[in-house]
Amino acid sequence: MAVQACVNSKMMDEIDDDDEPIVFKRSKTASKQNPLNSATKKSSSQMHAGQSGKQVSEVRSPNGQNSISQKAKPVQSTKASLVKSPAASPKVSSSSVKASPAVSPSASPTKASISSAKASPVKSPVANSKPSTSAADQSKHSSQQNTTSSLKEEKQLINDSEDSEDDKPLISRLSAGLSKQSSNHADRRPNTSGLGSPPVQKPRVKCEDSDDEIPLSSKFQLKPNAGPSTSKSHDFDENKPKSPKLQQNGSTMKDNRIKKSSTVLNKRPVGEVKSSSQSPIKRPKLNDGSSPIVGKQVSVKAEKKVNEEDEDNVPISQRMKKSITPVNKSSSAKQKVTKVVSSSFKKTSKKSKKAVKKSKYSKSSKMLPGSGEGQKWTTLIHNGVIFPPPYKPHGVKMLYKGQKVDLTPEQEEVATMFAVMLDTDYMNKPKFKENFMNDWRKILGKKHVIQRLEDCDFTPIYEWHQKEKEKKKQMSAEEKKALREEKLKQEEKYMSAIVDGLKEKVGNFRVEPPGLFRGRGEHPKMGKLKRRIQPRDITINIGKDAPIPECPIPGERWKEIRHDNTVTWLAFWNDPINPKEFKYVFLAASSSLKGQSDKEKYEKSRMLKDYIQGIRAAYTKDFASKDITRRQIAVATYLIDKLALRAGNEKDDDEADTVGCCTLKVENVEPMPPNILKFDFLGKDSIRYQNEVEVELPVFKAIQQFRIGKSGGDDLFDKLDTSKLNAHLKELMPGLTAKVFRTYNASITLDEMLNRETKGGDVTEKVVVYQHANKEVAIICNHQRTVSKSHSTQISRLNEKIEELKGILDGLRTDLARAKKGKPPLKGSDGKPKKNLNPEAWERKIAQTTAKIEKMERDKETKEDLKTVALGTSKINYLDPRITVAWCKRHEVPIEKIFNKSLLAKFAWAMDVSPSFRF
DNA sequence: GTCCTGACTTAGCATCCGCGTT
DNA sequence: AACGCGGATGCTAAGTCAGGAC
Repeated sequence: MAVQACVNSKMMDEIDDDDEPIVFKRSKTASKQNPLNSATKKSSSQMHAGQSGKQVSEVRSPNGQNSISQKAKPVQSTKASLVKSPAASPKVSSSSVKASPAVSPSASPTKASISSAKASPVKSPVANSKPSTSAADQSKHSSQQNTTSSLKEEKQLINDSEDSEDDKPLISRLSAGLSKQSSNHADRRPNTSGLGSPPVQKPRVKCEDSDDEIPLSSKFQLKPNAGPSTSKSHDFDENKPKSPKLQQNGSTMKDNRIKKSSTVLNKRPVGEVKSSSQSPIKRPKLNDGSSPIVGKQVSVKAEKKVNEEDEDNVPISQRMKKSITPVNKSSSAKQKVTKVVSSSFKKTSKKSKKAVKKSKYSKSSKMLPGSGEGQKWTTLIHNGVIFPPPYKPHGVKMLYKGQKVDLTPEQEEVATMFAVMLDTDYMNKPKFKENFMNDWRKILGKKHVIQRLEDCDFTPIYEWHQKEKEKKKQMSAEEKKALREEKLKQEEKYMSAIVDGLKEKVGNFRVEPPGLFRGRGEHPKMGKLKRRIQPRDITINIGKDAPIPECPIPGERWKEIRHDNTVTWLAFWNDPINPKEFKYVFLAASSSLKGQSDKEKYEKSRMLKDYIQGIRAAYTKDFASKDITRRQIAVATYLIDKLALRAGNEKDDDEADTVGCCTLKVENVEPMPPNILKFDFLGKDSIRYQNEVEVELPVFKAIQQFRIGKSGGDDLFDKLDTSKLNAHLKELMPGLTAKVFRTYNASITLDEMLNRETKGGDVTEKVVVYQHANKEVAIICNHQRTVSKSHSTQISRLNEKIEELKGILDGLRTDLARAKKGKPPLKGSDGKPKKNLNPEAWERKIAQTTAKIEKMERDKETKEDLKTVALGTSKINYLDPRITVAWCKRHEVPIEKIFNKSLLAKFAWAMDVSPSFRF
């Protein structure tokens, strides 16, 4: 093994010699120099902004602030990294070699024998968390629970509308509803998406529930060139005329934020959000057998409906506002029933599916050498992973009941993990402390003098740690550099892998060090001890002929060696906090493997553009379906499309109580007549989503009806889960899943805003336009960040400066007036006489100072505006980089103004896009 | 159809680092 | 040199979704 390792690292070293940025390696065209700098000049037809009828009522911020604005908030780099996943053990590869017999099923800190002593934020049990099944059923119980009376009313409403209208032609119903809506709320655009959405008024070709045999995907496909293999056509699509549809948007976020909720929001509020009751009980599986969800669907005729030009590509959120136009708007039918080979998308096996994924959407994504069915690589060489250094005891004694305590190194290590977190918010979380104490107690032993956390004083360790940090900070530049180099030397060989002969960066080659679990929100496992990972926990995946990495810890061996070329991970171990989940080591975001799938992701969402009209028409029709499952699917899809909600998988009880679309609870969506829905829930990462949205009347009524007979903690969509939803979506477009809508809406919003709002000016002004669009997307996706601790100081500092400048300005004006009268200037505040200037000179000074003040005001506004908005996440994950690259080329903006080094590397595949590219 | 597993993407926060200002 | 700040990078938690077993 040692020999092998030698060989191995030697190989790596040789390759290391090339100094070239690894990044652009497989990119045919990308050159080291930024191709964009010499941007192709091309006049861009700038579109004019109408109004961006969009409204995102944004939410959050730890301190309740809620703000937005533009200013570049930069971007984070992405690292492919370890990730967890459920499951016990990744599929066994036939060729796996047991390198070591040891398979210690992670001795994870077991079930906390938590005594209930401490107050812990346990989910409040919902009295009645069983979702009742049918509306009919529910009416029986209508007297229970808080929501009852309002629900009764709602039911009434529903009965009126739904039952009575069910038989009417959809169009008549909808248009009626809508016109009402429009007259009442013509200019009301509460949030993200503004108003009532258009699908409604799309002309319907036919509404029979008939053509079931036709794959839905083909029914919706409109454009002749759309389809699974459309990447090409998309690419050539670049020049197609852009429809004028966008022009009605243009209002700024600010203007639009009409309905911004007045509540001040907190990120991860403790217990103040209605997500809570989010029932402790796992949601029973649906299925009342009432209706097949996927089988028979959409009764929309295969022909695509018209109106192609108008709104299809407008994010629904934007379209909302224009809404309410006559149903018969153009009918320049561009119908075409291109039958999509949806079968080709059906997975026959995992492997073949992977293969499909590889090749299906992207024209230029070359197959990896040797890649066949599901194959991700042919040869794979790497050096495994690097472990954190063993614990070095510091010997600083903590106090228990005022007395110093002796701890073994192991006990001290865990005590130190806690001590260094003394200044974090976790100290205010009883659950954190409880979980910590339970795990620490196991290490202390039953008889240990330390029994109660309350009697512990960790400050000596905390202070020691602070001093260490300080020392590190105080080191000279040389010392720091030396240290860095030393580290680099140790890590170098782990930093890259050779995939099919090409050197690629590894994303996370460092094994996670032990620590206390920092779950987000009210995670039930926060504070638990994340034990140290050993080589015997780690499974390595590597090419058959590659040398097996040497185990860096003497006397230890890897758990297992695999040679599975259908996956991209290089190593994994079981997550000690949740042993059935894994932590993976992947290649970095800049690798071609990642780049390829990134590109495929965007190609897929571009494909949605060609289907979106049909999809919207279909779900609009189903808002009033008699089949409740279908109705729920329709409404859920609408919300996902309009609000960019996440799908919302089921969660276990040992995870934070957060929701997505399918898992929304009754209490998370409050209908406010006539047609406003008020959302309030904790989403991914326990980020609060709060929004008031005006929706189409049928949606509003459907939501009211879904709530009937349920209590707050019950599932709003009780007939639905993500697999049903996605199965349905796949019928509409090959490969379509809920998350594609997020990417689609994000990217199309960027594309449209950039093209609408770029109006010449210098580079700085154009960058501002970009940031504005970026911000809009971040708001749509609800990407938030906590307000920095120093935010308020920064603002007040700016205010002071502004005031000071204003004082100066006043003085200058006086001087000007005096100069005009031929008098000398007054003495300065320091008592010294000022230079005697002519009026023009004073005027120039005034202009300069005014400009300075204005700039500072702008900076302040921007800072305030973006304090809770995270721009980076969308840039990294949702915005097709080709939009940005093409825009930069068109407008001669150096790409570096928009993408940092990491993003340039990550998006190497997008750099050679034509300037005329449109999403 | 449901549950579970496995693999991968998406996410916010922490920390590092470099630069301009004092 | 110290300081403050913001951007870049690192870290790892928390999602999504496909596919297989039952």
